[in-house]
Amino acid sequence: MEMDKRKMRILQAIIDDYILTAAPVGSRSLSKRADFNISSATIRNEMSDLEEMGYLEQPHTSAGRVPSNKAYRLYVNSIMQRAQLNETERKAIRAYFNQRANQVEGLVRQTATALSDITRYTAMVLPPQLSTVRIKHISLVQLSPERALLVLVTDTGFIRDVLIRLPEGIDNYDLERFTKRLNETLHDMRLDRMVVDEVTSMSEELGADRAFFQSVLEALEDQVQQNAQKVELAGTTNLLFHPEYSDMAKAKEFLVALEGKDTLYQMLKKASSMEFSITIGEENEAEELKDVSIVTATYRIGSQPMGTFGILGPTRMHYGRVISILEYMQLSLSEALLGLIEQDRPEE
Amino acid sequence: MEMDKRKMRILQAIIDDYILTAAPVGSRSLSKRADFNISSATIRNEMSDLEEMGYLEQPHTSAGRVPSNKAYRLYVNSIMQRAQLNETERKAIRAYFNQRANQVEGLVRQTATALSDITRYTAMVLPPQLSTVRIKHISLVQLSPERALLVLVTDTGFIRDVLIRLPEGIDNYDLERFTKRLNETLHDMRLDRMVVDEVTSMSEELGADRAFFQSVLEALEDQVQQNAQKVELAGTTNLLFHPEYSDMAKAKEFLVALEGKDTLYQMLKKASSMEFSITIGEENEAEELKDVSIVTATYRIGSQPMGTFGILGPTRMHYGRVISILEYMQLSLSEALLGLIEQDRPEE
DNA sequence: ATTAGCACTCACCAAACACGAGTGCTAACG
DNA sequence: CGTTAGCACTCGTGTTTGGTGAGTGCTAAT
Repeated sequence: MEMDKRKMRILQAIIDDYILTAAPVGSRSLSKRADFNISSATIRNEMSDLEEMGYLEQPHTSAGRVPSNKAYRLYVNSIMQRAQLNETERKAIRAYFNQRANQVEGLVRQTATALSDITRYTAMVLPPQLSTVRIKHISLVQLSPERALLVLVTDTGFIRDVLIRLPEGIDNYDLERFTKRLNETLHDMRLDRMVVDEVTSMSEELGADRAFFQSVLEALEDQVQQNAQKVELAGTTNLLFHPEYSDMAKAKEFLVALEGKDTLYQMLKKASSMEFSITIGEENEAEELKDVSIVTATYRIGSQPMGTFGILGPTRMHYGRVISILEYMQLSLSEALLGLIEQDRPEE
Repeated sequence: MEMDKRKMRILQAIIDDYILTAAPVGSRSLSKRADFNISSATIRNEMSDLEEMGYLEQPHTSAGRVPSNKAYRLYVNSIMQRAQLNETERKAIRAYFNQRANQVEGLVRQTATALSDITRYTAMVLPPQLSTVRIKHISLVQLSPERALLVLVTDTGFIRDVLIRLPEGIDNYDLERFTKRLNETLHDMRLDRMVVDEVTSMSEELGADRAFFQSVLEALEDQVQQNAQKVELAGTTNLLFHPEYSDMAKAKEFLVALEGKDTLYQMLKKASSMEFSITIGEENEAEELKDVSIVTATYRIGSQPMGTFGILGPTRMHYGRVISILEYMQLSLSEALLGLIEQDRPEE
């Protein structure tokens, strides 16, 4: 059986309708539409064909038809048109980024809430991955006799700071010496490789400072650890307002699935190799995500991918709109990140 | 009608039972309990008295009785005994604070997740309030030709940092000059009072540096603004797993109520004058919170109150347990905060 | 004062029923 | 041959009905 023009149109109409109302759509309601002048019987025949081809499903004998995952796939691949954002929507998105965030964490949170507020789905953001990043510069700021703030600038221009404890009776000269030493040793080091190799290789020549260096490196490692595998979620309860979750059982199931952030992390990690990705229902590898859809986008600074964000919603998702929003958000986030690191672009 | 010993015992039994099962409790189930040897009829008489006194309610004629808010109030005021935490629970709480958080924000988040995980209710934390805090010391760390990190230490020992943009062609000498100037002018200033008075009073003598100072003060003000009125929430979906929220309508109502973080902020703010507070159902001022209970505790550093945290759950709440948990959490959080600011205690 | 006994109430559940949206099939039509 | 009208059939949904049981209040006996 081949897919002709009319079948396509009918399928699209069904999907559009279903996305809007979440109710199975029947032949009559379609034939009544102004832009269709075929009878319901004809539509029934076509629908029966479409069902045979695997694009439609019937929840039960005498209900309307519901699009299958295959239909959604076809839809996003060829039928769907992007819903252009109007000025109001663009403004709304911009507004989230206007309150200047001062660190990456803030920006990531802003992105997540913006996404979830605007799409009304659940948003997830994978923060810029520290692992492959290199150390460009380190400063120590003494705050009191016994503690200092270690400020670290990465080659990508990000800043992290860590509170550290100073050994007793340290003076300005010592501090400068430490700073110099740290910079010499750690410059251009990858953050994830740092500790293991380095503390050993420099241990012999450090003498009395050794304990201190050790604790600094540990603090740094802690930072990297803590950053790893984090996924920022927002709008976890948004989905509950969609009719597919109107019974508590499904809803709980979904909420429990979200607890396992690791699954989401893996998912986003995998998606980070693609500019955009759309994963529909069963296409998801994780068992607990087999009846939701996930749309992601990867954000960059210049050409370098930084992280991935996306939204999670029912398979009956407003794909066109979501993609447009992600697209615009990708732009906004990249700009905001760039604003954060300003002129200090990586040289490569 | 007076409240005798036996009435009290019966009331307590009803409350305990109801807290556990969420089902109206009947006279027979009570009389069957081993430690009661009075007949169900007697209990019925007593219950009828208790109802007249306003401690019990009947959802409908032939259901059991349910404790009223007045009963809960009596319960927390005089009957309730604190459920001592066992070693396992203490350990569990400690564990959340063990992963060293490096800044206050991290600690606040840890507290919130710890609270919600352990109580299985919704947790809220009011971060340490910056407003009344004074500036002790400011450092500028140059990160690149055009930007610097401003590091601020408060009299309470907290640290905040803000990224700022430097004017063109600045050298080390300028930076030192700026730092000195900022410290002279802003030392001992209250963070919330800072901008308005200060920028004007110093504007005359600044000359060319004026624009820069202005932007620094703006960045600082931004920080204070952003910190204000934030409430960290965790476990918003926990409540959905309690039977009172098994129908979607109630659940949604509750979730929407949480959106209005401002209400929660006001609530916590008000509670911050008390060591502990328990607010039951209608006692809540905010309309949308009239059928939940809120238990809060204020955490301190030394004698100075820093902020408030608490949990939000059904009126049928395990008050004894919750209070014990909050108590222990208060201790843990205060310790953790102290660890963060270490030896640098406020002098007063 | 306590308790046994009893009639009464009412939420809850399941079975029965009507309703209606939607289908598939057949036969007629252009 | 594609299209359409007509019709019998299916099946989820909403409503009604009756039975069940937990629980009550009242009365009379202990």
